[in-house]
Amino acid sequence: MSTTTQAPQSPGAPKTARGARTRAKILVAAEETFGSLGYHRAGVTDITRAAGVAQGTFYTYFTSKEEILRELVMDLGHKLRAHLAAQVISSGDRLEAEEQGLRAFLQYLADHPSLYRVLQEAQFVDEAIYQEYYETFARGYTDMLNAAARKGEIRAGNNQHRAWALMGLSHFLGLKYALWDQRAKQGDGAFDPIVETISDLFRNGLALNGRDKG
Amino acid sequence: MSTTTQAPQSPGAPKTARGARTRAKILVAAEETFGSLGYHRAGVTDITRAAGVAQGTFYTYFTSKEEILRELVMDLGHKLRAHLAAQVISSGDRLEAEEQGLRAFLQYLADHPSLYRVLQEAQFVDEAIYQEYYETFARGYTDMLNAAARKGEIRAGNNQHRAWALMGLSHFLGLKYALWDQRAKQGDGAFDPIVETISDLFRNGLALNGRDKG
DNA sequence: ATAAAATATGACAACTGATTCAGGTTTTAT
DNA sequence: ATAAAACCTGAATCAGTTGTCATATTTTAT
Repeated sequence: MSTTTQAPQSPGAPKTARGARTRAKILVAAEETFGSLGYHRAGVTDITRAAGVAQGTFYTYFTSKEEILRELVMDLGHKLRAHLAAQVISSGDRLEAEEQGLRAFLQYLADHPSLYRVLQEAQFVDEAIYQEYYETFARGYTDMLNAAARKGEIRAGNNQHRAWALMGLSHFLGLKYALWDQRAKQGDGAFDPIVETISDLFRNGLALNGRDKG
Repeated sequence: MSTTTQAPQSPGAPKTARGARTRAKILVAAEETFGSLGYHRAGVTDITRAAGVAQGTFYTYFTSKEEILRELVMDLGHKLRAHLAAQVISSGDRLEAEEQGLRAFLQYLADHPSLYRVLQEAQFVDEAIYQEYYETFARGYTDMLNAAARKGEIRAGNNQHRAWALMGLSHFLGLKYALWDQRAKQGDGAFDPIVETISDLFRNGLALNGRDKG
């Protein structure tokens, strides 16, 4: 849960070690508080209480409740991206990368449930940042699929459509199996059956063509 | 935009034609208001103003702002389900049904953008009803896939996982292409390229196997 | 050591928005 | 036609929030 943000241009960036520490504490507290109570139910009071500072301190580093949400969204986005990238480098081809990526995403969500809530709720507080989050993600995803298509690892096709479809697929599987169905969270291979199902979809489709069956 | 709800057990069900009319007006106004402003930004005042009644009238038929959201979610769910079912009956097999279903979903979302917003926002107001909405949907979906598997129309596999994956896929494609990218909304075949991409995924997978390429 | 700068405090002003209520109006039933 | 029931009204209440500010404390620089 370390918070890795550098360049806050807000009211005043902290100019002291203490200030930086306090700002970070507030950011972490906000993530936890938004995560458990939700953006609207969470008051600035709740955040500062969780951070162990006075209400007024909040406004030394953030101009508003909305601003801290924006910063959190970007922060969490970076962390997730970094995590996925790290988990996927070992993949041989795109199909393997998709499998490892899905597994890594599900695991990350199970470990950081706040990510989901903060991000999804941001949608209704500041739609632009939500759109940007996913458009950015989709752009990178599309590029990777295009590269894979060029290499002959996947079929030709509209990779932008595919990118959105794949993001949605991961999103809902995460919602259901990483967040709602509690069990999982434990064993390392908890999400394997899901990954296998999707892997089969990617490798063989859904149709029962002339080929072998699952 | 007709509102087809029958059994309100709320404070008092309307006992007069006038009452029923007023209640319906409020429900429609709430859908529009939540849809355009969002649940939190929309005040009861906004709803009653849109409905052309006094604030107090709201509480003659609904106990709270939250309750009307719940009713809207169920209402919209029923309507969407009915629409999809109607658009899919003509399908020969499951694969065709998936294609027509996706197309119908995208079209419905483009025509009724409030559905999306109300439903998604409900998640943070009353998570239970959101879960129930999707769990119900997933149950029906899974059953259909199981039936299709028995008939040999699709490969064997975990159809619950598939159901969630497919819901997510539709959801995100809808978000991106039916709601964010405005153009579309016009022509009847506006979503055909998307459906084709997904159809190819279902029929051939993503991998470039020995088979022909897209 | 000490003045200046940075941080922290927490009470409070200013406001928002949901819900209530006492009383007026319309509809229904006789 | 008229009393009772249903419905409607909107000002007032009430709970809760965000963001401000004058003051106190801590840190930094000399």
